[in-house]
Amino acid sequence: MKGNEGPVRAANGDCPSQLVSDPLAAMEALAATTLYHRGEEIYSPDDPAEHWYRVVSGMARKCAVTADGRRQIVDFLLPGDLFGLIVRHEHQFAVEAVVEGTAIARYPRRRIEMLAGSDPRVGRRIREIAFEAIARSQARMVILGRMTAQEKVGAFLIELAERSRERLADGIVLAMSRYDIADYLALAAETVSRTLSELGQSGAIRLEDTHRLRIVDRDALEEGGGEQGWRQATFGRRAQPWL
Amino acid sequence: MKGNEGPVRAANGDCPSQLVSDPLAAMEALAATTLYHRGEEIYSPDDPAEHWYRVVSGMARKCAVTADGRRQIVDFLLPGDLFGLIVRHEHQFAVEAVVEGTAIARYPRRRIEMLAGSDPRVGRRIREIAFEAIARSQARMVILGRMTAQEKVGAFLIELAERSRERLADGIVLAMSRYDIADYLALAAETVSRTLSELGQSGAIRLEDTHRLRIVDRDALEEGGGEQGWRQATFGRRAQPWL
DNA sequence: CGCCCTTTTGATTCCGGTCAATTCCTGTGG
DNA sequence: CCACAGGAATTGACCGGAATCAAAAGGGCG
Repeated sequence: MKGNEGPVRAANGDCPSQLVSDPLAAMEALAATTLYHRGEEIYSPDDPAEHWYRVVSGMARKCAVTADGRRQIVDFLLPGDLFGLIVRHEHQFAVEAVVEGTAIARYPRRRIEMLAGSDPRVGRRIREIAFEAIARSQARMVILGRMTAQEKVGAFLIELAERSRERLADGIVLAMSRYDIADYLALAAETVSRTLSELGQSGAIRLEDTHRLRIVDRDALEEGGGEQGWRQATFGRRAQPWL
Repeated sequence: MKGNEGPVRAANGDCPSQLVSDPLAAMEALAATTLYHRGEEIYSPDDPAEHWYRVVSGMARKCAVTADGRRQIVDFLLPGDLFGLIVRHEHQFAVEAVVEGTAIARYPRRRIEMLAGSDPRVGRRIREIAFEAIARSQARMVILGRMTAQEKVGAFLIELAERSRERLADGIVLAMSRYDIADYLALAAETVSRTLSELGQSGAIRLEDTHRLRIVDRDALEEGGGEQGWRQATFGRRAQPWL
């Protein structure tokens, strides 16, 4: 398992403009890949944080949980995504495999940092990846803070469609549970279920089965089934309108 | 105005462990500083994005606005914070001065990137800053997604106290309006006002005047006036418990 | 001094959460 | 291959926290 189905991507960022000769290829020599079971923890907040990670295949979730059980999924990690990029000694979140057999490559942080120090292209690429991750998470703040349930689910489906490699036409695979989607969007699982039903009813999407659907009317999704769109934070018909 | 009241910090990150001889000092030679009026735009999403920026003094807000008037402030930018770090050609957000006379240093992106390419320490420092920004915005997702109004306001006050340079004891200056706070926390301005009153009533804070307050019971703030605390995403009594 | 914007406080509404009850998968073992 | 068990998903009824609507009080700047 080499896991080079394309260049390394930002944690949930889309691909950079230049795809040729990824400078991070040199990182692969330092990688160790491990398989995880569904629900298995890849790292926890109190781990020493001596590695960076990359999803090779499958899917993972990065999340925080409160003592009273509230959970927030900060990110879904898809194949190609780098994660665990920190300078501190402790992670802030836990990362767990979402699907059975998720493959994760692990890179020793020190070695990568040395590599970045000696090869400016590696350093630059990592910076780009980090900048894209910042862009992505700030865009998610807008979704979490100011969107209705319908808009949240719509944005989620569009995001997933954009990011998924294994998408045929507009077919989307929802590998995660309704609970995961709920905690990603800061909703209740019941609300996610209801909203998906409503979007199906209104014809914005077609629900093939519980974990497969197809986007029929992308514009309706972006507008939350309702009206308006974004002025300042929006970019015409760009790939990821909230980015 | 040289603006070196300490090392450059991540956009809203706290200070790094090593404070001596900041590698970014070399950046200052390339800086141009401008003063902005209260409410004045520093950049807008459709600007060409050929610069990086740093707050020298005052305060700025990074925000998105919908066509129907909903606004989300993604970040308050304080003295020392770097912002506008992107690789794309367009910003995602608008940045505006919050206080009259806010001073912003502007660095040509190309030149800084060249500098980072030639001096690994600069590249590394920028990476650290970016990683801290990621940590900060992901921590904010938890606040936006899963906290009550009281918890949000409490977390905001603690964050501001931590980040503010000009804090005397536990005195905090709220330079921004209730509307700004509301849009930062994804609440209504009325809710912010109400919650501050309640926190004053309950003795968690003391309201000196409209834009000055003092934290009396920090623990009460962290717990939203109620009970529980965080398990996984929390770090004992660390400086910024949501980081 | 006075206008206007900001803030506070109160009354009411509503979206999404919570509680509850089926139904539907999926995987397991006979 | 089919029956069964247990979690996942859906759907409905009701509730509650924060938004919205409204109005009064406060404060800053001309």
